[in-house]
Parts: sequence; structure tokens; C-alpha cells
Amino acid sequence: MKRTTIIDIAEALGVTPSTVSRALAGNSRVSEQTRDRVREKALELGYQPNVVAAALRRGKSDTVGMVVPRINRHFFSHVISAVEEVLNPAGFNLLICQSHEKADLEKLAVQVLLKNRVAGIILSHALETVDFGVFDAAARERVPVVQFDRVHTAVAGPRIINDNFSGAYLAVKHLIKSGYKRIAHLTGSLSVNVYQERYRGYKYALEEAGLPIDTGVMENSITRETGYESTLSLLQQTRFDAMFCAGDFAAIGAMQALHDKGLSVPSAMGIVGFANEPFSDFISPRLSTVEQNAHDMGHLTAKALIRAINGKGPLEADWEEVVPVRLLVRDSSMRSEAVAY
Amino acid sequence: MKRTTIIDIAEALGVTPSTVSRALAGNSRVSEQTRDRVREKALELGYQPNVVAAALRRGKSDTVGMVVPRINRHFFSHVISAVEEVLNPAGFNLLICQSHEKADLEKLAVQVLLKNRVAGIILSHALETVDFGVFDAAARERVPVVQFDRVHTAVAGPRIINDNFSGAYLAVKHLIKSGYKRIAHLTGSLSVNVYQERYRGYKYALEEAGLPIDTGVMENSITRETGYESTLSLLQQTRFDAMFCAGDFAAIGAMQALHDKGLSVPSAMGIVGFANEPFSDFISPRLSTVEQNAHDMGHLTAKALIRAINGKGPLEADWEEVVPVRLLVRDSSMRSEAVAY
DNA sequence: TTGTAAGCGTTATCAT
DNA sequence: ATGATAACGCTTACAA
Repeated sequence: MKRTTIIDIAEALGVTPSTVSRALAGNSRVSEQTRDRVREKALELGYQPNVVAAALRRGKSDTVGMVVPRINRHFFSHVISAVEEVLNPAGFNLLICQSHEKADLEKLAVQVLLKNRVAGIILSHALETVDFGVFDAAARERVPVVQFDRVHTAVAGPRIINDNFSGAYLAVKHLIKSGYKRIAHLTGSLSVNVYQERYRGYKYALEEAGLPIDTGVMENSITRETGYESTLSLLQQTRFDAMFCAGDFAAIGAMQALHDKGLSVPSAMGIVGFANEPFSDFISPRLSTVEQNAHDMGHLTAKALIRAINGKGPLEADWEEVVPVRLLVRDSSMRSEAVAY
Repeated sequence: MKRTTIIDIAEALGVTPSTVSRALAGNSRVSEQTRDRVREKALELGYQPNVVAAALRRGKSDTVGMVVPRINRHFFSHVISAVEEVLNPAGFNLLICQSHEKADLEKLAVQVLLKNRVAGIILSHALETVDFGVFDAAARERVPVVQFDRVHTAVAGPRIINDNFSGAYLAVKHLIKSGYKRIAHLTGSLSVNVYQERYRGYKYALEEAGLPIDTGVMENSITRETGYESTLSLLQQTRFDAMFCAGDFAAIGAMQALHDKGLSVPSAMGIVGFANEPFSDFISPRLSTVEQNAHDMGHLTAKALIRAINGKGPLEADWEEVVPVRLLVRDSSMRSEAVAY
């Protein structure tokens, strides 16, 4: 069965397709009467607009592309939902892609979005990404790009980031206040802005308190597995009584390693994670962590993109917006008195 | 800057757009020489095909739509990844939508996909969905729909489901073998196929063992919160020494309620969950659960859709494929001797 | 307020 | 093997 088009509606009503188009678009240059007649007939015939044709004609679609490393991370999935909350009411659809932390998949995803003539792109980089050439193509084709969380200045357009520095600073300061003195750090690749900033906050808190910063920093220790291994290595290499982990999965791995070595948390070792993954609240001991405001971040990101699409807002400018974070103190970092290991 | 089109390539090469189109499409009716020249020039000019125009002309896009209740559930996010693994190499892109468990959002998502003229739709229903009218529209427009996990026979097309019956049966049988005798059940809405089947498996195992089935079944207890509340209610209403929960989140809630009431798992109470959420392996005690094979399910679903798109495979037929599940026995369900509560 | 007509970039049919 | 041309369904100057 052929699909209903505006031509069918036009013929049924004895008007022209342009009139139907205008009526359906809510254009003011059409009488209220015909507009109602058109809408009624459209409903009657089960008309579904062909957005593909409209996109071709206008040279732009109502679809926004979003590329994230993984959709099943608590933080990312919440940003996605928040972005939807803003974009859908504004008449945009979201095309979600995963880069699976691979630079080439990220590039491919952006190319696919560009080929689909999306109105704009929202993106958080894969860990590996170092070549930002695709984004020049986006700029050339006037497709606005808004980066969030994992951002890079090599890409033009607004950047919405978490206050990673303060989050780390607060976390480490809290450990210090709780009496821990030798604080190690598990983090990701320091070429990623997010981990760089958390590392800066960590160092700053230690320096401020006059504590040693040679207590062990392990890069590329952000999964449960690498967190586990790195903790075991650290235990052999150096002495420490607390750990600030740049992610909750790493913190889980660390807690397991400590458990296997007979070190109890928080009495022998304090731990603070980052991201407030759902599980962090119901493991034992409950994990102290830094909560990022995924909701605000999603809203701000989506709004920035809409502004960019509408030609408002400084697209080229190096414009950065920082979303505050919050330290959640739970059981894994609280003890009455610190005992050096 | 204007985008490069096949017309630009054609002019630069002194051929017609048709030739360029054929060359780019790998059509055999073009000389190998011109095909190479075209490809070279396309690369040189940074040509990106306009898939929107192609979709309009062909009346069909290379985009497949996927609608899931939530993207951040372990099971769903893994099915999505598995679907991508099959679809992307086959030249399809995935448009992911969330229904957030709302029937109206599910309907809206399907309409959006239809308006975007997707090649096909992969879908798992929201809990609330009872009206399947939109899918008639899909059928009318010859857009194949493949359902997975949460399926309904009111929708035409292949259905890929988990062996929920066996999973539940194995789980409960295992509890019985471990010495538990009065087994309660926390589940979701029994109007959803998934929970219906798990309930059937639960009952079957009990009946087979000659155990009472009046030990308490709580519907709509599938989140951590409702799992917690329902467990507290059950403890007041009836006596039981084990629980089979139709989801891991409910199991977590149940464990918390038991903990608050001073009942220890697994000695006083055995627990088995469903879904193998990542946290279930690192809570204490480690949660026994039923693992669904999200990977196989995604692969089968994607392949079924590709078959349907290519016109092969019985689209109308009530064709159902069952994916086996696996019981993971961990600590929450193992005790040496059963003690009635 | 409505109609006319061109065009978005591609593909498919027919002709050469 | 290649070219000419129409068509996909819609939007939008421009005309009336």
C-alpha cells in the first residue's frame, strides 16, 4: 500500500500541495479554515510526514547525533536522558551512537552522522581519541558540535565539563580530614582532560596539606580489573593508607584487592571513588564517591547545541561551561583514627 | 562552503552524474577505469554521500531503529552492542530510542522511526504497553519489526525471547536442592510475557517437588525500592525461607530488607535473582542469578531483521526463537542445612 | 490567502 | 559502457 503524501491530501481537498505543506507547518499564510480542513484530512488518511524528503529539501534534518563511549555507564546514560528531555520537546530526535572507547569507531560515527545530515552533534570523546580531523569536516559543513565531559580544545564549539578538579580536591581533602596521610591515586590516561583535572585536584589537596605526593599514582587503572591489579602492585611498591580512585569501577577493584590482602576498609585503608555508579551505594562498605550532575550537564549541553543550531551563541569561540560536582561521604572513607599501614 | 555532490565529481571528470552514481555504488555496468577515476576524485574532493537524498529516492534508508525501555540496563545495553556488531558490518546504522517504560513514549518512538523511513525496527516493549496499534502502521508501510525479550503476539514479525521458563525453573530447583522449602517470589507485572514465564517456571519447580506454592508472590516488585517494600510486607504476611526474584534489582532490595530485619543470607534465607547485573557479583553475599545471553539475543535479533528487510524469512508468521539462559550459582543461595524461619 | 514551479541529491529506467 | 531524464516528497521564493 502506498503511503499518504501531501499530494494525496491536496487532491482530496482540491488545493495544492504547497497549501497543505503550509497548513501542516502551521504557517500563518493560510486561512484558519483550510488549515483545519487539512489537518483533519491528514488525520483521516493516516498521513505521516516524510521527514527524509523535508530534510533533503531543507538541507538539514531535525535529528541530532550523539556519540558517547558507552551507553551503559551510569553517567552517560543519564546525560543521554537529560539531553532527550530538552531536545524532544524542541522537536529534535536523538540518534545515539557508541564509540566503545575506540577512536576509529568515534570517527566513523561522526561520519555517519554527517552523511545523515544531522542538525548537530553532541559528543564525549573515546579515551583513545587523539586525531580530531573529522571535526574539521563538521565545521566545514556547518554542523555544530558540542562536547561534554571528555572534551578537547582541538574541536571547535562549546564544551560542557564537570568540575573534576574540585571533585578530586574535595575527595582528597575529605580523606585527609578523616586522618589518612599517605594517599595513593588510581586514574585513567592522563592525556584525557577528565583524568588530568582529577589528578591536579588530588595533587593540590596533598600539597595544600603538606602531605607527600609520592605515594603512588597509577595511570590506566580505571576498570575493575586494572584497579585490582594496580592496587596489588601499589601494595608491593609503596606504603599508603588511602586511595582516591578516578572511577568507581577502579574503586571496586581496589576494594577487592585490599580484601584479598586482608586489609579492611575503612579502618586500614580509606577509599573514595568517582562517578557514583549505582552499585556504590549498596556494596559493603558503602563507597564514598564524587557525584557528577549528569542531569544538569545534559540540559546545558542540549541547550548549547540548540543555540548553536539556531545560529546564536559563539560557535567558534572557545566557550566552556563548568558543572559543579558533589562529594558523597559514605562508609569507605570514615574512620575515627588513622592507622598507618 | 557548499558540500561536494556527485554532480561536482561528474563535472570535474567530464562524465554524467549517473555514471558517478554507478561507479560509487560498485555497479558492474561501468568500466573499471572510470570507476577508479571517480573514486579517486571523490576522495580528492572530500565527497560524503548524502544518504538523505538516497533514502528519499530509494524510499528506504540504511538506518534501523531500535526501541528499548532503558539503555542503562545491563541486559539491554549488551543486546544493543550485539545488534550493532551485526548491523554495522551489513551497512546499517542504528538509531537508538528509549521508551523509559512508558507506553506513549514507545509509540512516539515508533512513529518517529516510521517518519524517518527506517529500514526496520527492533523493539522490546515498555512494561505498560498494552495498545499495539502503531505496529499496524509499520506493517502497512512494510517496515519489518522484530521483537526481543519483552514481546507480544499482537505484533506481527519474529520474536526472539529468553528461556525465562527454564531460567526460573532452574533457579527454584536449585533453591530446593539447597534445602530451602518455602520459596517466595518477587516479580513484575504478570501481563508481561517475561514475568509470566518466570512465574510459570517458579510454580512448575515447586509443584514438581511437591512444595507449597502459597508462600507468597508479589507482583510489581521489580525495582530495588519495591523489592525492599514487598519483602517487608511478605515477612509480615507469611513464612518463607527463600526468595526467587525476577530481577537483580529486586533481589538487592530484598537483601537489604532482610538485612534490616536481622535475617542473614544465605543461612536464614536463600536468594536467587535474574539478569546478572554487574553488581550482583561484587555485593556481599554474592548474588546467585540467571544470566541471559544478551550477545546471542542481539545477534539473532539483528539477523532476523536483516532477513526480514531483504524480504526473506516469514515476516507475518508467528515465528519465535528461544535463547537459552544459564544459572549462576553464587553465595546467596548456598547453605549446608536449611533452617525454617 | 493560495497557486506555480523549481530544486534538494540521488537512483532507476530507458535510450544510445 | 555511458548519457538523458524523470522521479522520490517536500519546502519556498515568486506570482497571482
